[in-house]
Amino acid sequence: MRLTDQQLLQQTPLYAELGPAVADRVFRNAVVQTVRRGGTVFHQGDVATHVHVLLSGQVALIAEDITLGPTIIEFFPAGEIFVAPAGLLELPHLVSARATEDSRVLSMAAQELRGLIAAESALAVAMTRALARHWRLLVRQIKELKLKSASQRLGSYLIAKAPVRAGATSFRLAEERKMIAARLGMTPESLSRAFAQLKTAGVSGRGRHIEIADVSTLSAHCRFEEGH
Amino acid sequence: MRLTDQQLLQQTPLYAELGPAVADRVFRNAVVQTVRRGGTVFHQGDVATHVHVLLSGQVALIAEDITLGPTIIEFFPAGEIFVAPAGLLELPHLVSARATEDSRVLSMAAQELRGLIAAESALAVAMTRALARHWRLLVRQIKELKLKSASQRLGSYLIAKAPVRAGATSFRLAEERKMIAARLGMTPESLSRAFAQLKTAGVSGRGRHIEIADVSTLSAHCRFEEGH
DNA sequence: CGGTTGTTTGAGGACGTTCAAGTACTGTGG
DNA sequence: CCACAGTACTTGAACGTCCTCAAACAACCG
Repeated sequence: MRLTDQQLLQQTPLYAELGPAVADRVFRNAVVQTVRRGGTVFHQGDVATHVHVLLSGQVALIAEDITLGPTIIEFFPAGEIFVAPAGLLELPHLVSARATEDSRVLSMAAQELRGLIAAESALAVAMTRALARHWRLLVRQIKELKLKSASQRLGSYLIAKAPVRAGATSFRLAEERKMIAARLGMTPESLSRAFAQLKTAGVSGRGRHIEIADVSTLSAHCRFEEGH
Repeated sequence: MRLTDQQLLQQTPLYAELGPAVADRVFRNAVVQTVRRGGTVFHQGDVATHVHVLLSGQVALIAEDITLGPTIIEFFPAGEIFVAPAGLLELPHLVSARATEDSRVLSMAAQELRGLIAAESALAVAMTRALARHWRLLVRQIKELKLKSASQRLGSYLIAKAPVRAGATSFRLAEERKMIAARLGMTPESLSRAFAQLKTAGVSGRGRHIEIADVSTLSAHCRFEEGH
Protein backbone atom coordinates (compact mmCIF):
# COMPACT_ATOMS: atom_id res chain seq x y z
CA MET A 1 0.00 0.00 0.00
CA ARG A 2 1.31 3.43 -0.96
CA LEU A 3 2.02 6.05 1.65
CA THR A 4 -0.72 8.33 0.28
CA ASP A 5 -3.20 5.48 0.45
CA GLN A 6 -2.13 4.84 4.02
CA GLN A 7 -2.81 8.48 4.83
CA LEU A 8 -6.21 8.41 3.14
CA LEU A 9 -7.10 5.27 5.07
CA GLN A 10 -6.16 6.91 8.35
CA GLN A 11 -8.62 9.69 7.65
CA THR A 12 -11.60 7.37 7.36
CA PRO A 13 -14.07 7.08 10.25
CA LEU A 14 -13.58 3.33 10.13
CA TYR A 15 -9.86 3.67 10.90
CA ALA A 16 -10.60 6.04 13.76
CA GLU A 17 -13.09 3.59 15.23
CA LEU A 18 -10.68 0.68 15.03
CA GLY A 19 -7.59 2.45 16.26
CA PRO A 20 -4.12 1.93 14.73
CA ALA A 21 -3.37 -1.46 16.33
CA VAL A 22 -6.55 -3.20 15.19
CA ALA A 23 -6.60 -1.39 11.86
CA ASP A 24 -3.11 -2.64 11.05
CA ARG A 25 -4.23 -6.22 11.56
CA VAL A 26 -7.48 -5.72 9.66
CA PHE A 27 -5.95 -4.05 6.62
CA ARG A 28 -2.68 -6.00 6.56
CA ASN A 29 -3.61 -7.97 3.43
CA ALA A 30 -5.71 -5.32 1.76
CA VAL A 31 -4.79 -4.11 -1.71
CA VAL A 32 -5.49 -0.72 -3.27
CA GLN A 33 -6.32 0.01 -6.87
CA THR A 34 -7.16 3.05 -8.94
CA VAL A 35 -10.55 3.01 -10.61
CA ARG A 36 -11.04 5.64 -13.29
CA ARG A 37 -14.25 7.62 -13.57
CA GLY A 38 -16.79 5.30 -15.17
CA GLY A 39 -14.82 2.20 -14.22
CA THR A 40 -16.45 -0.71 -12.46
CA VAL A 41 -15.40 -2.06 -9.05
CA PHE A 42 -17.69 -5.09 -9.25
CA HIS A 43 -20.67 -6.25 -11.27
CA GLN A 44 -24.18 -7.05 -10.15
CA GLY A 45 -24.68 -10.81 -10.10
CA ASP A 46 -21.02 -11.64 -9.37
CA VAL A 47 -20.48 -13.51 -6.13
CA ALA A 48 -18.84 -11.11 -3.72
CA THR A 49 -15.23 -11.99 -2.99
CA HIS A 50 -14.11 -8.68 -1.54
CA VAL A 51 -15.34 -5.86 0.62
CA HIS A 52 -14.13 -2.39 -0.26
CA VAL A 53 -13.25 0.88 1.39
CA LEU A 54 -13.31 4.01 -0.74
CA LEU A 55 -10.14 5.99 -0.01
CA SER A 56 -10.85 8.84 -2.41
CA GLY A 57 -13.34 9.71 -5.13
CA GLN A 58 -16.93 8.58 -5.26
CA VAL A 59 -18.76 5.39 -6.26
CA ALA A 60 -22.36 4.79 -7.24
CA LEU A 61 -24.24 1.60 -6.46
CA ILE A 62 -26.09 0.83 -9.66
CA ALA A 63 -28.93 -1.64 -10.10
CA GLU A 64 -28.98 -2.83 -13.69
CA ASP A 65 -32.17 -4.17 -15.18
CA ILE A 66 -32.06 -5.69 -18.64
CA THR A 67 -35.32 -4.19 -19.78
CA LEU A 68 -35.64 -0.99 -17.83
CA GLY A 69 -32.04 0.15 -17.80
CA PRO A 70 -29.90 1.06 -14.82
CA THR A 71 -30.86 3.03 -11.75
CA ILE A 72 -28.72 4.35 -8.92
CA ILE A 73 -29.37 3.06 -5.42
CA GLU A 74 -26.89 5.29 -3.62
CA PHE A 75 -23.73 7.34 -3.94
CA PHE A 76 -20.94 6.65 -1.48
CA PRO A 77 -18.32 9.27 -0.67
CA ALA A 78 -14.69 8.66 0.35
CA GLY A 79 -14.31 6.89 3.67
CA GLU A 80 -17.25 4.53 3.29
CA ILE A 81 -17.24 0.75 3.34
CA PHE A 82 -19.06 -0.83 0.43
CA VAL A 83 -20.66 -3.35 -0.07
CA ALA A 84 -20.36 -5.49 3.03
CA PRO A 85 -23.67 -7.40 2.87
CA ALA A 86 -22.95 -9.50 -0.19
CA GLY A 87 -19.46 -10.34 1.06
CA LEU A 88 -20.61 -11.24 4.56
CA LEU A 89 -23.27 -13.57 3.19
CA GLU A 90 -21.20 -15.02 0.33
CA LEU A 91 -23.95 -14.10 -2.10
CA PRO A 92 -24.08 -12.42 -5.51
CA HIS A 93 -24.00 -8.64 -5.55
CA LEU A 94 -27.45 -7.07 -5.93
CA VAL A 95 -25.89 -4.00 -7.50
CA SER A 96 -22.86 -2.96 -9.50
CA ALA A 97 -20.39 -0.42 -8.16
CA ARG A 98 -19.08 2.16 -10.59
CA ALA A 99 -16.74 5.06 -9.93
CA THR A 100 -18.34 8.41 -10.71
CA GLU A 101 -14.97 10.10 -10.18
CA ASP A 102 -11.42 8.81 -10.36
CA SER A 103 -11.13 6.81 -7.16
CA ARG A 104 -8.75 4.82 -5.02
CA VAL A 105 -10.38 1.66 -3.75
CA LEU A 106 -9.05 -0.57 -0.98
CA SER A 107 -10.17 -4.19 -1.20
CA MET A 108 -10.04 -6.94 1.39
CA ALA A 109 -11.01 -10.58 0.94
CA ALA A 110 -14.54 -11.17 2.21
CA GLN A 111 -13.56 -14.53 3.68
CA GLU A 112 -10.78 -12.97 5.70
CA LEU A 113 -13.10 -10.19 6.83
CA ARG A 114 -15.60 -12.70 8.18
CA GLY A 115 -12.84 -14.25 10.27
CA LEU A 116 -11.66 -10.87 11.47
CA ILE A 117 -15.15 -9.86 12.61
CA ALA A 118 -15.15 -12.91 14.87
CA ALA A 119 -11.61 -12.24 16.11
CA GLU A 120 -11.50 -8.46 16.48
CA SER A 121 -14.37 -7.14 18.52
CA ALA A 122 -13.61 -3.52 17.57
CA LEU A 123 -14.08 -4.47 13.93
CA ALA A 124 -17.33 -6.25 14.75
CA VAL A 125 -18.66 -3.13 16.40
CA ALA A 126 -17.49 -0.90 13.57
CA MET A 127 -19.02 -3.22 11.01
CA THR A 128 -22.43 -3.35 12.69
CA ARG A 129 -22.38 0.43 12.94
CA ALA A 130 -21.52 0.87 9.27
CA LEU A 131 -24.24 -1.57 8.23
CA ALA A 132 -26.70 0.14 10.51
CA ARG A 133 -25.95 3.56 9.04
CA HIS A 134 -26.37 2.29 5.50
CA TRP A 135 -29.59 0.52 6.49
CA ARG A 136 -30.95 3.87 7.56
CA LEU A 137 -29.94 5.54 4.30
CA LEU A 138 -31.95 2.95 2.43
CA VAL A 139 -34.98 3.25 4.69
CA ARG A 140 -35.01 7.01 4.20
CA GLN A 141 -34.88 6.53 0.47
CA ILE A 142 -37.78 4.07 0.48
CA LYS A 143 -39.84 6.50 2.51
CA GLU A 144 -39.17 9.25 0.01
CA LEU A 145 -39.94 7.07 -2.99
CA LYS A 146 -43.24 6.00 -1.52
CA LEU A 147 -44.41 9.24 -0.03
CA LYS A 148 -42.93 12.19 -1.87
CA SER A 149 -43.23 13.86 -5.25
CA ALA A 150 -40.32 14.29 -7.62
CA SER A 151 -39.65 17.88 -6.57
CA GLN A 152 -39.89 17.03 -2.88
CA ARG A 153 -37.36 14.25 -3.34
CA LEU A 154 -35.04 16.65 -5.11
CA GLY A 155 -35.47 19.21 -2.34
CA SER A 156 -34.64 16.64 0.34
CA TYR A 157 -31.61 15.55 -1.64
CA LEU A 158 -30.34 19.12 -1.93
CA ILE A 159 -30.92 19.76 1.77
CA ALA A 160 -28.91 16.66 2.63
CA LYS A 161 -26.03 17.89 0.44
CA ALA A 162 -26.19 21.48 1.67
CA PRO A 163 -23.42 22.57 4.06
CA VAL A 164 -25.87 24.30 6.43
CA ARG A 165 -29.23 23.40 7.98
CA ALA A 166 -30.83 26.85 7.78
CA GLY A 167 -30.48 30.17 6.00
CA ALA A 168 -28.91 30.93 2.61
CA THR A 169 -26.22 28.76 1.09
CA SER A 170 -24.58 27.79 -2.15
CA PHE A 171 -22.56 24.71 -3.00
CA ARG A 172 -21.50 22.43 -5.78
CA LEU A 173 -22.98 19.03 -6.52
CA ALA A 174 -20.50 16.20 -7.03
CA GLU A 175 -22.87 14.36 -9.37
CA GLU A 176 -24.07 15.23 -12.81
CA ARG A 177 -27.77 15.66 -13.26
CA LYS A 178 -28.37 12.48 -15.17
CA MET A 179 -27.00 10.56 -12.19
CA ILE A 180 -28.99 12.54 -9.65
CA ALA A 181 -32.11 11.78 -11.66
CA ALA A 182 -31.33 8.06 -11.48
CA ARG A 183 -30.62 8.28 -7.76
CA LEU A 184 -33.97 10.01 -7.20
CA GLY A 185 -35.90 7.55 -9.33
CA MET A 186 -36.87 9.87 -12.16
CA THR A 187 -35.80 10.82 -15.67
CA PRO A 188 -33.42 13.72 -16.42
CA GLU A 189 -36.38 15.57 -17.94
CA SER A 190 -38.38 15.24 -14.76
CA LEU A 191 -35.37 16.37 -12.75
CA SER A 192 -35.14 19.48 -14.87
CA ARG A 193 -38.81 20.19 -14.23
CA ALA A 194 -38.37 19.50 -10.54
CA PHE A 195 -35.63 22.15 -10.46
CA ALA A 196 -37.97 24.55 -12.22
CA GLN A 197 -40.65 23.89 -9.59
CA LEU A 198 -38.23 24.48 -6.73
CA LYS A 199 -37.46 27.99 -7.97
CA THR A 200 -40.57 29.07 -6.05
CA ALA A 201 -38.95 27.57 -2.93
CA GLY A 202 -35.78 29.60 -3.46
CA VAL A 203 -33.61 27.12 -5.34
CA SER A 204 -31.55 28.40 -8.26
CA GLY A 205 -28.32 27.49 -9.95
CA ARG A 206 -26.65 26.71 -13.23
CA GLY A 207 -25.37 23.22 -13.91
CA ARG A 208 -23.93 21.71 -10.78
CA HIS A 209 -23.79 24.98 -8.86
CA ILE A 210 -26.74 25.23 -6.46
CA GLU A 211 -28.01 28.24 -4.54
CA ILE A 212 -30.65 28.00 -1.87
CA ALA A 213 -32.18 31.23 -0.57
CA ASP A 214 -33.29 29.66 2.72
CA VAL A 215 -32.79 26.04 3.64
CA SER A 216 -35.59 26.22 6.23
CA THR A 217 -38.09 27.36 3.60
CA LEU A 218 -37.04 24.53 1.35
CA SER A 219 -37.35 22.06 4.23
CA ALA A 220 -40.90 23.17 4.82
CA HIS A 221 -41.70 22.89 1.13
CA CYS A 222 -40.37 19.33 1.00
CA ARG A 223 -41.73 18.23 4.39
CA PHE A 224 -38.12 17.35 5.07
CA GLU A 225 -37.79 15.83 8.53
CA GLU A 226 -34.25 15.94 9.81
CA GLY A 227 -33.66 12.56 11.38
CA HIS A 228 -36.85 10.70 10.60
CA MET B 1 -39.18 -15.89 30.24
CA ARG B 2 -41.91 -18.49 29.78
CA LEU B 3 -41.11 -21.97 28.63
CA THR B 4 -43.07 -21.48 25.40
CA ASP B 5 -41.12 -18.30 24.70
CA GLN B 6 -37.91 -20.19 25.33
CA GLN B 7 -38.99 -22.79 22.80
CA LEU B 8 -39.93 -20.16 20.23
CA LEU B 9 -36.56 -18.48 20.74
CA GLN B 10 -34.74 -21.74 20.17
CA GLN B 11 -36.42 -22.09 16.80
CA THR B 12 -35.05 -18.79 15.50
CA PRO B 13 -32.13 -18.80 13.06
CA LEU B 14 -30.38 -16.37 15.38
CA TYR B 15 -30.41 -18.88 18.23
CA ALA B 16 -29.08 -21.59 15.95
CA GLU B 17 -26.24 -19.34 14.83
CA LEU B 18 -25.27 -18.45 18.37
CA GLY B 19 -25.54 -21.87 19.91
CA PRO B 20 -27.05 -22.52 23.36
CA ALA B 21 -24.09 -21.34 25.43
CA VAL B 22 -23.71 -17.91 23.81
CA ALA B 23 -27.47 -17.49 23.40
CA ASP B 24 -28.00 -18.00 27.12
CA ARG B 25 -25.59 -15.17 27.87
CA VAL B 26 -27.01 -12.91 25.18
CA PHE B 27 -30.66 -13.33 26.14
CA ARG B 28 -30.17 -13.61 29.91
CA ASN B 29 -31.68 -10.19 30.62
CA ALA B 30 -34.17 -10.13 27.79
CA VAL B 31 -37.86 -9.71 28.53
CA VAL B 32 -40.82 -10.94 26.48
CA GLN B 33 -44.14 -9.24 26.02
CA THR B 34 -47.34 -9.88 24.12
CA VAL B 35 -48.28 -7.29 21.53
CA ARG B 36 -51.84 -7.54 20.24
CA ARG B 37 -52.65 -7.15 16.57
CA GLY B 38 -52.49 -3.42 15.85
CA GLY B 39 -50.35 -2.73 18.90
CA THR B 40 -47.14 -0.75 18.69
CA VAL B 41 -43.71 -2.05 19.69
CA PHE B 42 -42.01 1.34 19.31
CA HIS B 43 -42.72 4.68 17.70
CA GLN B 44 -40.89 6.46 14.93
CA GLY B 45 -38.86 9.31 16.38
CA ASP B 46 -38.32 7.68 19.79
CA VAL B 47 -34.68 7.07 20.64
CA ALA B 48 -34.08 3.35 20.44
CA THR B 49 -33.49 1.77 23.83
CA HIS B 50 -34.10 -1.86 22.89
CA VAL B 51 -33.55 -4.29 20.06
CA HIS B 52 -36.24 -6.87 19.50
CA VAL B 53 -36.62 -10.44 18.33
CA LEU B 54 -40.01 -11.52 17.07
CA LEU B 55 -40.84 -14.89 18.64
CA SER B 56 -44.24 -15.32 17.01
CA GLY B 57 -46.66 -13.31 14.90
CA GLN B 58 -45.69 -10.60 12.45
CA VAL B 59 -44.67 -6.96 12.66
CA ALA B 60 -44.70 -4.21 10.07
CA LEU B 61 -42.16 -1.41 9.94
CA ILE B 62 -44.24 1.67 9.28
CA ALA B 63 -42.96 5.05 8.18
CA GLU B 64 -45.40 7.71 9.31
CA ASP B 65 -45.55 11.03 7.52
CA ILE B 66 -47.72 13.76 8.94
CA THR B 67 -49.01 14.96 5.61
CA LEU B 68 -48.94 11.89 3.43
CA GLY B 69 -49.99 9.23 5.88
CA PRO B 70 -48.22 6.02 6.76
CA THR B 71 -46.46 3.59 4.46
CA ILE B 72 -45.03 0.17 5.16
CA ILE B 73 -41.32 -0.35 4.70
CA GLU B 74 -41.27 -4.08 5.38
CA PHE B 75 -43.00 -6.95 7.09
CA PHE B 76 -40.93 -9.10 9.40
CA PRO B 77 -41.96 -12.68 10.16
CA ALA B 78 -41.28 -14.61 13.38
CA GLY B 79 -37.59 -15.24 14.05
CA GLU B 80 -36.32 -11.90 12.79
CA ILE B 81 -34.35 -9.28 14.68
CA PHE B 82 -35.78 -5.79 14.42
CA VAL B 83 -34.69 -2.98 14.41
CA ALA B 84 -31.02 -3.19 15.23
CA PRO B 85 -29.71 -0.09 13.40
CA ALA B 86 -31.34 2.56 15.57
CA GLY B 87 -30.34 0.73 18.76
CA LEU B 88 -26.75 0.20 17.65
CA LEU B 89 -26.34 3.87 16.78
CA GLU B 90 -28.31 5.27 19.74
CA LEU B 91 -30.49 7.24 17.35
CA PRO B 92 -34.22 7.84 16.96
CA HIS B 93 -36.19 5.19 15.13
CA LEU B 94 -36.83 6.03 11.47
CA VAL B 95 -39.96 3.87 11.52
CA SER B 96 -42.60 2.60 13.90
CA ALA B 97 -43.08 -1.11 14.50
CA ARG B 98 -46.65 -2.36 14.72
CA ALA B 99 -47.90 -5.91 15.14
CA THR B 100 -50.05 -7.05 12.23
CA GLU B 101 -50.94 -10.21 14.16
CA ASP B 102 -50.91 -11.03 17.86
CA SER B 103 -47.21 -11.39 18.57
CA ARG B 104 -44.70 -12.29 21.24
CA VAL B 105 -41.79 -9.86 21.22
CA LEU B 106 -38.48 -10.36 23.00
CA SER B 107 -36.65 -7.16 23.91
CA MET B 108 -33.08 -6.61 24.97
CA ALA B 109 -31.47 -3.36 26.06
CA ALA B 110 -29.59 -1.77 23.15
CA GLN B 111 -26.77 -0.66 25.41
CA GLU B 112 -26.23 -4.19 26.66
CA LEU B 113 -26.38 -5.51 23.11
CA ARG B 114 -23.60 -3.17 22.03
CA GLY B 115 -21.42 -4.53 24.81
CA LEU B 116 -22.30 -8.10 23.92
CA ILE B 117 -21.36 -7.59 20.28
CA ALA B 118 -17.87 -6.60 21.43
CA ALA B 119 -17.65 -9.49 23.89
CA GLU B 120 -19.27 -12.37 22.02
CA SER B 121 -17.82 -12.87 18.60
CA ALA B 122 -20.57 -15.30 17.58
CA LEU B 123 -23.11 -12.58 18.25
CA ALA B 124 -21.06 -10.08 16.26
CA VAL B 125 -21.07 -12.41 13.28
CA ALA B 126 -24.79 -13.14 13.63
CA MET B 127 -25.57 -9.46 13.91
CA THR B 128 -23.61 -8.48 10.82
CA ARG B 129 -25.32 -11.25 8.92
CA ALA B 130 -28.78 -10.17 10.03
CA LEU B 131 -28.05 -6.56 9.13
CA ALA B 132 -26.66 -7.65 5.80
CA ARG B 133 -29.77 -9.67 4.96
CA HIS B 134 -32.04 -6.79 5.82
CA TRP B 135 -29.87 -4.42 3.82
CA ARG B 136 -30.49 -6.60 0.81
CA LEU B 137 -34.25 -6.65 1.36
CA LEU B 138 -34.24 -2.89 1.27
CA VAL B 139 -32.06 -2.68 -1.83
CA ARG B 140 -34.40 -5.05 -3.66
CA GLN B 141 -37.33 -2.91 -2.69
CA ILE B 142 -35.67 0.28 -3.93
CA LYS B 143 -34.90 -1.39 -7.23
CA GLU B 144 -38.52 -2.40 -7.62
CA LEU B 145 -39.87 1.01 -6.70
CA LYS B 146 -37.61 2.72 -9.20
CA LEU B 147 -37.85 0.29 -12.06
CA LYS B 148 -41.11 -1.60 -11.97
CA SER B 149 -44.79 -0.93 -12.50
CA ALA B 150 -47.42 -1.55 -9.84
CA SER B 151 -48.44 -4.93 -11.27
CA GLN B 152 -44.84 -6.05 -11.65
CA ARG B 153 -44.15 -5.15 -8.03
CA LEU B 154 -47.20 -7.13 -6.97
CA GLY B 155 -46.08 -10.08 -9.07
CA SER B 156 -42.61 -10.05 -7.52
CA TYR B 157 -44.15 -9.84 -4.08
CA LEU B 158 -46.38 -12.84 -4.74
CA ILE B 159 -43.48 -14.84 -6.16
CA ALA B 160 -41.44 -14.11 -3.04
CA LYS B 161 -44.31 -15.35 -0.85
CA ALA B 162 -45.07 -18.40 -2.99
CA PRO B 163 -43.94 -21.76 -1.59
CA VAL B 164 -42.51 -22.91 -4.92
CA ARG B 165 -40.26 -21.34 -7.61
CA ALA B 166 -41.98 -22.84 -10.65
CA GLY B 167 -45.22 -24.47 -11.71
CA ALA B 168 -48.69 -24.09 -10.20
CA THR B 169 -49.25 -23.18 -6.58
CA SER B 170 -51.73 -21.73 -4.16
CA PHE B 171 -51.18 -20.18 -0.76
CA ARG B 172 -52.55 -17.74 1.75
CA LEU B 173 -51.25 -14.23 2.32
CA ALA B 174 -50.56 -13.29 5.92
CA GLU B 175 -51.29 -9.61 5.22
CA GLU B 176 -54.50 -7.89 4.35
CA ARG B 177 -54.61 -6.09 1.04
CA LYS B 178 -54.55 -2.61 2.45
CA MET B 179 -51.22 -3.43 4.07
CA ILE B 180 -49.80 -5.07 0.98
CA ALA B 181 -50.69 -1.95 -0.95
CA ALA B 182 -48.75 0.18 1.54
CA ARG B 183 -45.79 -2.18 1.40
CA LEU B 184 -45.74 -1.98 -2.38
CA GLY B 185 -46.04 1.80 -2.47
CA MET B 186 -49.51 2.09 -3.97
CA THR B 187 -53.13 2.61 -2.95
CA PRO B 188 -55.54 -0.27 -2.25
CA GLU B 189 -57.39 0.69 -5.43
CA SER B 190 -54.23 0.37 -7.49
CA LEU B 191 -53.49 -2.96 -5.84
CA SER B 192 -56.91 -4.21 -6.86
CA ARG B 193 -56.24 -3.15 -10.44
CA ALA B 194 -52.81 -4.72 -10.33
CA PHE B 195 -54.44 -8.01 -9.33
CA ALA B 196 -56.86 -7.63 -12.24
CA GLN B 197 -53.93 -7.10 -14.62
CA LEU B 198 -52.12 -10.18 -13.33
CA LYS B 199 -55.07 -12.39 -14.25
CA THR B 200 -53.56 -12.53 -17.74
CA ALA B 201 -50.37 -13.86 -16.12
CA GLY B 202 -52.28 -16.64 -14.37
CA VAL B 203 -52.90 -15.08 -10.96
CA SER B 204 -56.30 -15.58 -9.39
CA GLY B 205 -57.74 -15.78 -5.91
CA ARG B 206 -60.36 -14.47 -3.56
CA GLY B 207 -59.34 -12.34 -0.61
CA ARG B 208 -56.11 -13.54 0.85
CA HIS B 209 -56.13 -16.84 -0.98
CA ILE B 210 -53.83 -16.71 -4.01
CA GLU B 211 -53.54 -19.10 -6.91
CA ILE B 212 -50.78 -18.92 -9.48
CA ALA B 213 -51.11 -21.04 -12.60
CA ASP B 214 -47.37 -21.02 -13.29
CA VAL B 215 -44.81 -19.20 -11.22
CA SER B 216 -42.33 -19.19 -14.11
CA THR B 217 -44.81 -17.41 -16.38
CA LEU B 218 -45.43 -14.85 -13.68
CA SER B 219 -41.68 -14.39 -13.18
CA ALA B 220 -41.27 -13.64 -16.86
CA HIS B 221 -44.15 -11.20 -16.78
CA CYS B 222 -42.64 -9.34 -13.85
CA ARG B 223 -39.04 -9.56 -14.99
CA PHE B 224 -38.46 -11.14 -11.61
CA GLU B 225 -34.79 -11.99 -11.17
CA GLU B 226 -34.23 -14.52 -8.44
CA GLY B 227 -31.28 -13.24 -6.49
CA HIS B 228 -30.56 -9.90 -8.13
C1' DC C 1 -14.93 25.72 -34.49
C1' DG C 2 -17.54 21.59 -34.92
C1' DG C 3 -18.75 17.45 -32.57
C1' DT C 4 -20.19 15.37 -28.50
C1' DT C 5 -22.53 15.30 -24.47
C1' DG C 6 -25.58 17.21 -21.07
C1' DT C 7 -29.71 19.95 -20.09
C1' DT C 8 -34.08 22.24 -21.02
C1' DT C 9 -38.63 22.72 -23.12
C1' DG C 10 -42.82 21.15 -25.38
C1' DA C 11 -46.67 17.93 -26.67
C1' DG C 12 -48.98 13.76 -25.95
C1' DG C 13 -49.89 9.63 -23.46
C1' DA C 14 -49.61 6.03 -19.75
C1' DC C 15 -49.92 4.99 -15.11
C1' DG C 16 -51.49 5.72 -10.65
C1' DT C 17 -54.30 8.60 -7.48
C1' DT C 18 -58.49 10.57 -5.75
C1' DC C 19 -63.18 10.61 -4.97
C1' DA C 20 -67.37 8.23 -5.05
C1' DA C 21 -70.25 4.39 -5.25
C1' DG C 22 -71.19 -0.30 -5.12
C1' DT C 23 -70.24 -5.27 -3.78
C1' DA C 24 -68.49 -8.96 -0.91
C1' DC C 25 -66.74 -10.54 3.21
C1' DT C 26 -66.68 -11.26 8.64
C1' DG C 27 -68.38 -11.54 12.87
C1' DT C 28 -72.16 -10.69 16.34
C1' DG C 29 -76.60 -11.01 18.50
C1' DG C 30 -81.16 -12.52 17.90
C1' DC D 1 -79.16 -20.14 11.07
C1' DC D 2 -80.13 -15.67 9.55
C1' DA D 3 -80.21 -10.57 9.75
C1' DC D 4 -77.38 -6.96 10.32
C1' DA D 5 -73.48 -3.86 10.96
C1' DG D 6 -68.98 -2.96 10.07
C1' DT D 7 -65.14 -3.56 7.43
C1' DA D 8 -62.64 -4.84 3.45
C1' DC D 9 -62.40 -4.98 -1.32
C1' DT D 10 -63.64 -3.75 -6.14
C1' DT D 11 -65.13 -0.78 -9.88
C1' DG D 12 -65.79 3.52 -12.39
C1' DA D 13 -64.71 8.40 -13.84
C1' DA D 14 -61.86 12.41 -13.66
C1' DC D 15 -57.61 14.20 -12.67
C1' DG D 16 -52.54 14.82 -11.97
C1' DT D 17 -47.95 13.40 -12.13
C1' DC D 18 -44.41 11.59 -14.42
C1' DC D 19 -42.74 9.35 -18.67
C1' DT D 20 -41.80 9.15 -23.68
C1' DC D 21 -40.54 11.12 -27.75
C1' DA D 22 -38.76 14.97 -30.23
C1' DA D 23 -36.37 19.06 -30.76
C1' DA D 24 -33.84 23.11 -29.34
C1' DC D 25 -30.29 24.91 -26.60
C1' DA D 26 -25.97 25.05 -23.74
C1' DA D 27 -21.62 23.50 -22.19
C1' DC D 28 -17.53 21.10 -22.74
C1' DC D 29 -13.43 19.32 -25.27
C1' DG D 30 -10.51 18.20 -28.65
